[in-house]
Formats: sequence, C-alpha cells, structure tokens
Amino acid sequence: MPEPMYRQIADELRRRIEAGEIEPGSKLPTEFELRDQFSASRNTVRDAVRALTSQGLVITRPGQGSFVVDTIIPFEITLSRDSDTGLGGGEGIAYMEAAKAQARKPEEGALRVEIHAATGRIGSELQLKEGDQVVSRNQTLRIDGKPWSMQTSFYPMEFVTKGAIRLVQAAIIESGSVRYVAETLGFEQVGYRDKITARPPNQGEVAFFKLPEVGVSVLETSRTAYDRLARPIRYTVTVWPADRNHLVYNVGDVPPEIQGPTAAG
Amino acid sequence: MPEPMYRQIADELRRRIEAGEIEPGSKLPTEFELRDQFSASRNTVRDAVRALTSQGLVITRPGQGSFVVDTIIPFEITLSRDSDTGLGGGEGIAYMEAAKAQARKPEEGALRVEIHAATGRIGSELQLKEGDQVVSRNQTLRIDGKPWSMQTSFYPMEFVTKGAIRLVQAAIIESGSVRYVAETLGFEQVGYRDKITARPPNQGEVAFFKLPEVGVSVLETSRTAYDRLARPIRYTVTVWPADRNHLVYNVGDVPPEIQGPTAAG
DNA sequence: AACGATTTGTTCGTATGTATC
DNA sequence: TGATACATACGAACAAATCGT
Repeated sequence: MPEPMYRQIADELRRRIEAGEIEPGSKLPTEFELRDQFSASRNTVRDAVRALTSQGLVITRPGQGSFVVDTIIPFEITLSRDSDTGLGGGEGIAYMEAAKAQARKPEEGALRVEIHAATGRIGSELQLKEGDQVVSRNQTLRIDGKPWSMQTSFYPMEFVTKGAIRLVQAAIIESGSVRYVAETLGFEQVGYRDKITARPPNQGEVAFFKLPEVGVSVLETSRTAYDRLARPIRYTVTVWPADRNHLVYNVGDVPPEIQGPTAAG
Repeated sequence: MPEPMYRQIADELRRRIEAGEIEPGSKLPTEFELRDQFSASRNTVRDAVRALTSQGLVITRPGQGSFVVDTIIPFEITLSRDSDTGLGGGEGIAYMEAAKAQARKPEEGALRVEIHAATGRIGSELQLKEGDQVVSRNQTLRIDGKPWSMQTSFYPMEFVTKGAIRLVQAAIIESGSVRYVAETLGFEQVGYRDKITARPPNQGEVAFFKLPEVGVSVLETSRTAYDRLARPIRYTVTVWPADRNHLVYNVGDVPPEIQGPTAAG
C-alpha cells in the first residue's frame, strides 16, 4: 500500500497536465469519466481533483466541469523607490503608472475613509499612545477589469487636526497623499520599511478578488514610512493575490529591465 | 438554505477559535464529538474541519486529533542591503548573522553542487546562450532545529573555467560566494533585483519543511545580481515557508528596529 | 421563459486502514 | 495489545449551477 488511490489518481492527472496532454484552460474529464477511467468511486476521484485544486493546478466550476488553471501573466510591481521620481513604489499613483507601462488598464475603486482607535500593530508602528485615533484610507485597484490589489493607509488623526484636512475626505488626493502631508505639515517621507508575508486569503479576499478558496495565496505588504527625523508618518497595508502579482525590489545599481514580464517568460 | 451545513460548522468552530475558546495548540473535539454536537454525520464535520485546515487555522494529526495551529514567532529577514557591510541580505552568511541577532540558533545543511544546462528562466536571467552550462549550489538552512529556508544559486559555468574553481566544490566558501567571485574574477556585485511571489508548496517542499499540505504558503524570492558593468553574475532562488518567515526591505533612510519581532507583537 | 440534460456540490451511511498512545 | 482518532474508500441520493433546446 504505497500511496492511497486518490493520490495515485491525482499524480497521474498532474502528470498529464504537466506533460501538456491537458492544456491550460481546458476541461478535465468529468467525474464520471474519471471514475470509469480509474475504476474508482466518484468520491475518490473527487478527492483526487481536490488535491489538485489545493495545489493551484485545477479549478472546478459547478455545472461546467474541472479545468486546468489558465496561465495569468503576472503584473510586476516595483516596490523599491524609483530612483528618478524618488517616490515609493506600489502606491496610488506609482501603481497606476506602472500598470500603464505594462500595457494594462488600471482603474481605482472607491476610496473609503474611516476613523478608528489605534490598535495593536497600527498603534505600535505609528508610535501612538493607547486611545489615539487614526485615519484609514482604503482603496481597491483593478487592472483590465479584474480586482488586483487592496490597500489601506493609516495616518495619525493628529495630522488632520494639525491641518491635513483632506486626509479625512473621501476623495483622491491627486498629487498623492505623501506629497500632500509633506506640503501641509512638513513631514517629508525619506524612507520606508516593508514587511512581506504570505497566507491563504480570508473570506473577504476570496469574495473581492474572486479567488478559489484553496490553491492561491495572497501577499501582504505592510509599509511604515518615516520622515527625516525618523518619525513614522504612515502605515500602509496592501494585499496582492499571488496569482497575478509579483513584487520587485531593486537594491543598489541595477540595470533597467529589458522588457515587460513577457520577455522573462 | 443559506450556507451548507459544513460551512456553518466551520464558521462556528472558527468563531470559537478566534474568540479564544479553543486556544492555540489545543485539541478540538474529536470528529465523533463534533458529530454529536452539531447533529451531523461524521463526513460532514470532517468537511468542516478540512475547510479550517485549508485556511491554515487547524492541523489534523492521525491518531491524535485536530489542533488549533500554534503561533509561530516569525523570523524577520532583511533582504535589502545592509548599509554597513554592503552585503546583500538573506544569503548564507548574512542570514546566519540575522538569525543569531534574533536569538535563534541557525544551522546550515549540506551543500549540493550540480551542473546543468541553462534552461528557461535561469538562462535568460544570466543572459546565457542555448546550451551554456551553469553551476547550481543548493543549500538548506535550519533555525532552532526546524527547516527554515532552501536556497539555490546559479552561476555561469564560464566562471569556473575562468578560475573560480571553488564554485564547483561542495564546500562552503567561508568568505561568501559573492566576495569569492569578486576576488577571483573581478566581478564585483553592485546591486540586485529581487522578484517575490507566493504559491502553495510543492510536494518536495511539503516533505522538507514538514508543512501541512494546505493552509501554508511559501514565499519564493528570485534574485539576479549584477556587477558594475550591469552584467548578471548570479541568479539565486530562495524558498521560505510563509508561516515562519517575514521578508523585510528597507528603502531610503529608515531608523533601526527597536527590537526583534517580539516587540512588534 | 421553461425544461431537461449535464456536471459539480452536499450529505449521509458504512466499512476498513493506519497512526498514536 | 487494545483503544482511540483520523484517513481512505465506496455507494447512494438529492441539491444547485450551467447550458442548450
């Protein structure tokens, strides 16, 4: 009894997929056909197909069938600072520009502004006291009509009372929030620390990004930005479905990329 | 019929876990107990528990039970260049030092050296011609006895024939491969580009890292390093289980972190 | 718009295997 | 060795989504 039957079936199907016998986007045999092919019960072949979905190789669609996942051309987003503009990568404007450069059509979703008490991570990263308030500015981004990323920035509420009024308005700040805070309050962003992790999507992310419930991870970046006096001025959390986003950091002297992601194939 | 029963059960169990009614590391009721509690069949409660495992909330152990996942203190590894040493973060020596700084005990696994034809991504990133050879140097790293990361570096075989003989020897280069190549051949690394993605672990990674088959993602970083003349001198792929690793990049002027990851809690 | 056929999703019952204590 | 608990496997029935007629 080396391997359970459902694994043997899964391995054989994976072999067929990787050998190109079943092409990306095409339909697998139905569960009843697989049942006959492998002389197993329907439940057992379902276990096999589920093993493949959990590895991100296959998706199932009720009423239609099971399909080999279609290859998505990932969007490469550079999160290190652009040496020309000096802007941080990956946020608002920079993201939009990067998308256009890769011949994609970006759209910004509605901006949602909220005020909360600074809790846990947000409070400690912004070095706030217990009970201090923060403004959160949440925005979604789509590329070519597909939901692509979800970003929430947190600012100390003190920034608003000190004059950065537009932070609490649910309207996009055209020049960019970073520049707005610098011009209004004099807090000039000189650097940031990004922390990156990956995890399965939660229920809200599954719904928003239309992800399968298993087989696709999300990347989460959290960025703390600092001003010249090493004070934290912003904390931004971004969620990126890993099937359509690759994050890029350039460190030191790096030649420009020859082409978009298609060239790297 | 809003939600299928197994989802309702999963949601209720998730609620209990998140409310702290079932603590991290502790045992869930057995499948038979859950069957009685929820008046469902054993198969249905199994579906519920599987939903939780696929979200990384629970692990099941044959003969023992199902357990709420234990919180792992993630290891934070800075991949941007250290401004003092000028070395790239995350590799060999730098990784070991970072681990020690976080009061962890790092160990290096055996080094595996192989020679291959440069295919696909490796060939294009190193700008090699069809049929050119590459040296791969693969190494695993453990922290506190647990497998932590797996790294493979690729160098053009030409480097060896030009004198960097130690690249094909299965022995650790104490001073670091980067410095060795610089000293031997004069290819001094001045920068690198990291591309980061996340995906479900493959079978080999599940086995090596002892990961559950669902619920944990791996981060994959691929680094192309360049010399002063913008020539690629190295391509390194590293796999990091996301449950125990956070990647960090510092961009611009960033104050040092006050403490290890425990402080950020 | 309605219906039937197809295909996956959900639920149950049952039996047996395997890992752990 | 036995008891416990999860894993695998099969069979069956009905539900729900999709598609074409």
